[in-house]
Amino acid sequence: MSKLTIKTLAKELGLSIATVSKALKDSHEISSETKKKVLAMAEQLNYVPNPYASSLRKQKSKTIAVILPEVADNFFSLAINGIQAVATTKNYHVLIYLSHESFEIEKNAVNHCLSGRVDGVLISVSSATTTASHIEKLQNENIPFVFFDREFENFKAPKVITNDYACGYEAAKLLIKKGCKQPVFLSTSESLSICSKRSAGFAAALADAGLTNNKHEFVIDCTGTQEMIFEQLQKLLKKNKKIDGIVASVEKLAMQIYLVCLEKNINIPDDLKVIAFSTLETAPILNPSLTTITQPAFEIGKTAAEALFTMIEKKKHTITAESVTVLPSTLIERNSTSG
Amino acid sequence: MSKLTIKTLAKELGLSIATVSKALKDSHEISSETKKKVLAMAEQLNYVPNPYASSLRKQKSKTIAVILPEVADNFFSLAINGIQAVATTKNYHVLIYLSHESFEIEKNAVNHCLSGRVDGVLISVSSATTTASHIEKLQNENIPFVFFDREFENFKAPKVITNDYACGYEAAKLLIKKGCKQPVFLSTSESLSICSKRSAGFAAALADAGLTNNKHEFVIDCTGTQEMIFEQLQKLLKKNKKIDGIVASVEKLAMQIYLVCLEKNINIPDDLKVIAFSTLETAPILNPSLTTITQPAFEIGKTAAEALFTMIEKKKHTITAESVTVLPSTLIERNSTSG
DNA sequence: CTGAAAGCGCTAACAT
DNA sequence: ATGTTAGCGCTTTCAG
Repeated sequence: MSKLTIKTLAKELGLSIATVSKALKDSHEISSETKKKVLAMAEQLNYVPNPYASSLRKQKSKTIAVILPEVADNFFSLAINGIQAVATTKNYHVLIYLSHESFEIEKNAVNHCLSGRVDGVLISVSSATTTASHIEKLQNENIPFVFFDREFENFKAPKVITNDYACGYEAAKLLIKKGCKQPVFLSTSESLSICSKRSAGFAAALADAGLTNNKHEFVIDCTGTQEMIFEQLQKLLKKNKKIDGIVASVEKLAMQIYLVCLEKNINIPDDLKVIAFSTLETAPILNPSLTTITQPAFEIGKTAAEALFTMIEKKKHTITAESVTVLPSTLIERNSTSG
Repeated sequence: MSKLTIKTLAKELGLSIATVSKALKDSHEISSETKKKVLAMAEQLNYVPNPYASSLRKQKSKTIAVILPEVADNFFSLAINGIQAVATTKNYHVLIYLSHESFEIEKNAVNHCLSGRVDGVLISVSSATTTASHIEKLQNENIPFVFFDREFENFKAPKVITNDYACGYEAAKLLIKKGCKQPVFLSTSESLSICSKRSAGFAAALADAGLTNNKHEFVIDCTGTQEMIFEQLQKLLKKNKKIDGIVASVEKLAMQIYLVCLEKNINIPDDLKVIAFSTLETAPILNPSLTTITQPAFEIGKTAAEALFTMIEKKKHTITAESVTVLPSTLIERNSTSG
């Protein structure tokens, strides 16, 4: 155990603990001579201050929390990279909570953040989250927080998101341009802001092209484990053979579409054109290469973290219209939509 | 700010803070009646104890640190899932430090763990790490830690790893069986335990097959950014057209091999057979599907975390031979090695 | 069964 | 320029 406290350090130096404390933080009221001595001794004994004592005293933790559904997902892991990059700059620590798309777990994580454990929170909500009551608690406790990617519409709070509606629209437009007559949008959860906005854009493009009158369902919810998604897709494509285009609202759906097509001998792009919202690095080397709408994941994380730190530093958490930052995604055409 | 402390809670209830504190932790020396009252009031006021005060007092943090090179990597993100799964069970928090393959950053992260900030550390070292002096400090301070995946050979410490040597051997054997005459092993850093063990196995298989006498270099170091790796590979395959098989020691190398082949019109598997150490989900849908040696990433994380918690709980960190757990990887043949 | 009080290690007034 | 001291909020003897 780190028995080495500021007290022993002080005794060793023949100084008071106050002097040592001040010297360690380079206070102006300490002579540069003693500062040197203190620093040298601290170095020599490998003194590391107890962060909890300091946090307790200063009522701040130098720690932020990131609450997100999943880390084994390209988008989120890149976002974490962005967050870490700025946290490191600020000498902050990053606590990670994974909700695994469970509302209960997410609520729990948020609750942990209510105790002063963290100075701020970055959150991307789970697909099971339909109420913001837990997040309101953060607000009530005056704990700074920023949504990134998956947010609550109509919830006044700082957020960093992408242009989901426009991208949904563009995706549909591309499929239509490529000749699709019955494109469908694969959602994971319509309660998820990103999904509903993407599908709304998708639907609008279909309407604009006059493709909504044939009464086929063009927004389909697809949830569960990878296996469950696989089966749902299998059924869908079996039942409705007229589907000739798919937009996958999230990365993991794209995977399953490819697997189903592989098994069912459905040719992409001849029989079915595919576009995925995804930051998959392997998109260009898939069979066939996958057309993606690529979100600026790292940038989203970075920007959200920066916003959070201005809130933490300014200590005033005023929420203005400008608190919503939209970083656009880019549509990259590849072979899954060619022809 | 969470002004609600145990003190206000006690006042509200007309009890002493000691009683309240004990009631909250369900101490046997409190009547069940008062316990109920306390719990109810705590619930009602939404009381959340200050973790730093508690940590300071109890000298334990209910937090573990995970130090690893990267989170945007399938292996590591799955390992984190495994770690989180057990941390959640134990009601522990997880602090994540990313070294980004930098020794300096890693050292820094380890240093942060020396202050009592965490009760234990899980570490997978960076490729730039060649000395264990920072890790020895953990040992000196008696802070429990466990290596996972990337460890130090000859360093006595608990570790959870995979059967790297055997897999390197199997990979080479498969390539040879498939007719390769000049297979090469692509390393990222021979100072990395996983790489050196995998390449050693690889070399052994070549020797056993009598393929080492043709003097070609069969272990090649390939480091840097994705772009740099791409260029190195391009040069390699241009210079040495006899190379007919490659084992990628890590996931991101496989990506670049595919991209180079795509550009250079090199046919996999006809011109070049490829095997990758990888947990890539997209391996089956790549063009061509990729033969992988898949590590039990989730299990490795989980097992390492479990080992760490037994150390934390037992408070004796005895290092025995059994402290090294080997979880075998599995070779999955796909089209990148067919023919 | 309940309460008083000491103190975890540090910081920040407030002396000196 | 250095030192004294009072807590931060909690746990934990030890008394009652």
